[in-house]
Parts: sequence; structure tokens; C-alpha cells
Amino acid sequence: MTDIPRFAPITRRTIAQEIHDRLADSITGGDFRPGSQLPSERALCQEFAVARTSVREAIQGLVAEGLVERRGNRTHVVERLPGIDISGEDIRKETVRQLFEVRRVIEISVFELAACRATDTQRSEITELAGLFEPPMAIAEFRALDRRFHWAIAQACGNALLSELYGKVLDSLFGSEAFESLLYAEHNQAEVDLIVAGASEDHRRIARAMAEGDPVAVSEAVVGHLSDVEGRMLGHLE
Amino acid sequence: MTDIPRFAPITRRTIAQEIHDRLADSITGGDFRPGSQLPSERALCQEFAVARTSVREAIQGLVAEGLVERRGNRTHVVERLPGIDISGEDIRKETVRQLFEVRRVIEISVFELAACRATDTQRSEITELAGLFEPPMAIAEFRALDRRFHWAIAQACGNALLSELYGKVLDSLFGSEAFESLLYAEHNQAEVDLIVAGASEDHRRIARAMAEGDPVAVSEAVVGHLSDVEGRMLGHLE
DNA sequence: TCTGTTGGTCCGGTGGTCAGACCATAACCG
DNA sequence: CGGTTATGGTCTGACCACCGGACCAACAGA
Repeated sequence: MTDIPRFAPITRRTIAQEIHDRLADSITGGDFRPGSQLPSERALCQEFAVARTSVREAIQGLVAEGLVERRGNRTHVVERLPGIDISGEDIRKETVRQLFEVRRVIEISVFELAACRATDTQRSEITELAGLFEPPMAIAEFRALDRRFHWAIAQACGNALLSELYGKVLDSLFGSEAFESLLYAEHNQAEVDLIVAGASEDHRRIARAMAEGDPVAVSEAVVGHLSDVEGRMLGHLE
Repeated sequence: MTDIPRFAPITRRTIAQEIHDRLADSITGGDFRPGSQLPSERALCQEFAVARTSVREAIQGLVAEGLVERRGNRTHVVERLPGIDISGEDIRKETVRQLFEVRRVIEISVFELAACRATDTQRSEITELAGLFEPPMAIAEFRALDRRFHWAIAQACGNALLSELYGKVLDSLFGSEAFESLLYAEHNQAEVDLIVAGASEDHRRIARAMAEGDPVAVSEAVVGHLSDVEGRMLGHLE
């Protein structure tokens, strides 16, 4: 009997396609206000670390699909996205809401498993990382530490596939332009400071429960943490 | 103030790197018995749908890392994988065990959300798909339908990010060579027939609860389903 | 009106990939 | 044991994607 095919064919994706999709997701995800100017080709070159020809091809696709348009010698997001009739603001909040829903589904289990399975070394690392949160903190510094903290716990859950999936949630959380633009908006600064302070306290609480190997306490701390941060972000930021 | 960088740099990956990683994962994941012959370069060309030069480069990397070795004019998995001292059989079962753990974390929530949020059209589709399970069924046919059934539910959960993540779990579930090799092993046929019959019944039960919009019943059915299939796969297959 | 920025076009070069051909050697089969 | 088949090794020419850069026309802003 012939061998079972074990592997799916390789799929190929050009750099322009990847850039196109990321820009399209960003636009439809509410990161750009309708009518606003897109970053220039040269600026996007730098951010994506690619040649201008790749960025050009991606943007040409966006023009063809009606997501952006040329105005003079500038590229702007169209005033009305095809097929979408809620505002960028609402899209952004829905994106964040869904992200928290996913976190509730996965993060609680990951943290509970880590509480049970982490090695002593991992518990020490988690405790040490929690101790580094010292408000007030610059947003960028806070987020970098926040990610390290969550990833350390992810690695302690003892399930490679679950760690990988949670890593993708963290990629969404820390790579989300919708999330970032809420945090960095000038008029949200005072509220963001409160979020940072609350989250820092929550992280220490989680780390203590983790160090004690108490999954129930960890679960309660995570539930409270998610509820608090989500409530503040959706209720108080714009 | 300068714009916040919104996008991470593009990463580049060659076809040979992708093939290398997939082969390495397959080998360390227990899909090839130690000492067994790897599929030929030409066979892998066909499966991956790439040129021989790409497959060659990937395999040369595996040789360099000590995962495979040349014996005469054949390529074989090494008898002892570097850094691994449990058998492929145990690795395979651990892979499957972790996969079920991830399913319990995510699938129950996805199904519960779908029970609450599915449209009438989606409920009808789910019911129809469940009705297509008619044991006895060929494994390949069963798995294709199984995947459609789970994906239909995933799309009904009302959270794009969660659907995407669950899609990756399904990719692992239906793309896992560890899983496939347990199912297709000749000596497991009778037990697999029992798994197919039990799963078909469970799917109908889930679809009924889904049609009734009963998340509690859906949750119970899913928990039972996962427990049953996992128990059979880990306890009775080899 | 002038300057700077942006999009448009073009160029030559590099790396990755492709399909194919051919050969030497080992494995397999009668 | 000999013949056939299969496999890995090497090589070739072609094509594509991508790169970095240069230059220009037109627009936006001061």
C-alpha cells in the first residue's frame, strides 16, 4: 500500500501580499480614521523593513479594492469603507472587546495550568518580573514588561501547543494597532496611568498566587484583572 | 510628535526553511520510527509541491543537526534523536494528549458561544453536517466531514480572533501526523471504527443542543465527546 | 513663490526557486 | 550473481521576487 501523504503542499506568499493584508486589517480594524492620510511609502518601507517596490505593490492593491485612494500626491483612507457601516471608533472597541473575550477563554486556563506545573525557577522568574512593575511607568516600558510577564507564564503551562496559541493572543494583544491607539491617545493619559497602576498591583497578586502554587487564587486574580482592565479600556478610553 | 510605529518588520522565510521545520517537527513529534527511512526527495517534492533543490537544502540541514543520516543511498531518521530520550510512541501520545488538553480549554468555550450566537442559518448548517455522519465511514471521509463540522461551529462563535485560534487547533488536529499515524495504523482499525461510531453519535447530540440554543447541554456534550475520544485514542490505540 | 514631500518610473544586481538532465552508487528482485 | 530500479549528488539555464538607488513631476505647506 502506498504511503499516506504526510505533508500539505507549501504555500507561497509574497512580501507585497503580506503587507497588503496587514494594511487592510489595520484599516478595516479601525486604526485609521476615515479620510486620514496613510503613512507615506517611504515611512512604511522603514516600518516593514522592505523595499519601496513591495510597499507600492501592496498599496496599489488597496487602491484597487477601494480601501484607500490617491488625493493629489498623497494616499488617504477612503471616507466610507466598502461593506462597513460602523465607525472606526466602534470597530476599534469591538476588536478590543473580542480580544478580552479570547483572553478570558485561554488566559485563565493557561495561568491555572502554570500555577500547577511551573518549576521553581519559573516561579522565581515570574515573581521577579512582577516586582519590576513600578508605576508610574512609560507606556512602552510597561507593555514590554507586561509581555515578558505573560510570556513567562505561558511557557510554564506545560503544553507547547497551548503556549503557542497563547503566544498568538499575546501577539494580537501587543501588536494590536487598535489597542495601541487607545493607549497612546493624548486625551487618555490620565486613565492609562490608572490602568498601569491597577495592572501592576494585579500582576503582583497573580505572581504571589503563582508562587504559592494556588490555581484557585490565580484564577480569581486573573478574572479580576481582566475584568478591571477591560472595564477601564472600553468604558473610559476613546 | 512623531508617528508611533504601527507595524512590525516583515520576516522572511525561504521554502527550504519551512520544509526543514516541518520535517524536524514531524521527526521530533514521533511520526517516524527511529531508524526508519525518510520519504525520498522526489516523494517529498510531490507532497510539498516544490522543486528538489528546496527539499535537498532542507534535508541537508536536518543531516547537519543530527536528526537524519545518510545510509548508502537512502536517508534515515537517526536511531537516537539528540536531546530526546523517550520513544516516538510516547512522544506521539504526549502530542495527542496535549492536543486534547488544548481542545478542552478552547473548544468548550467556542461551542458554548456558538450555542448562544449562531444564526438560524448556521444552526441549520451544523445540524445538516451532523446528519452526514453515517458509520461505518472511511477514515479520510470521516475526518474531512469532522473538520467541516467543527469549522462550521467555529465560524458561529461570533469572535473572529477566537475562530482564528480555534482554526489553528483544527489545523493541528487534522494536520497532525502523530494523530493520523495512530488512526491509520492497520492494527488499530477495529478501535477506530468504534471511535468513528461514537463520535458520530456525539456530533448529533452536540448539533441538537446547538439547534436548541442550549449552551449547558452543548458544554456537557462536548466534555463527554472529548473525554470519550481521548480515552479511546490514548488507551486503546498504538 | 519656493521648498520639501510624495507618488511614479526605471535600472541593474542578488538570491531563491524552478524544471530538467545526467551520473554514480546502493538496494532490491528474480 | 546479474540486471533493474531507486536514490542522492551535481549541474545548467531560466524566471521571479526583491532590493537599493536614482531621477522626475506634481502637490502640499509655509
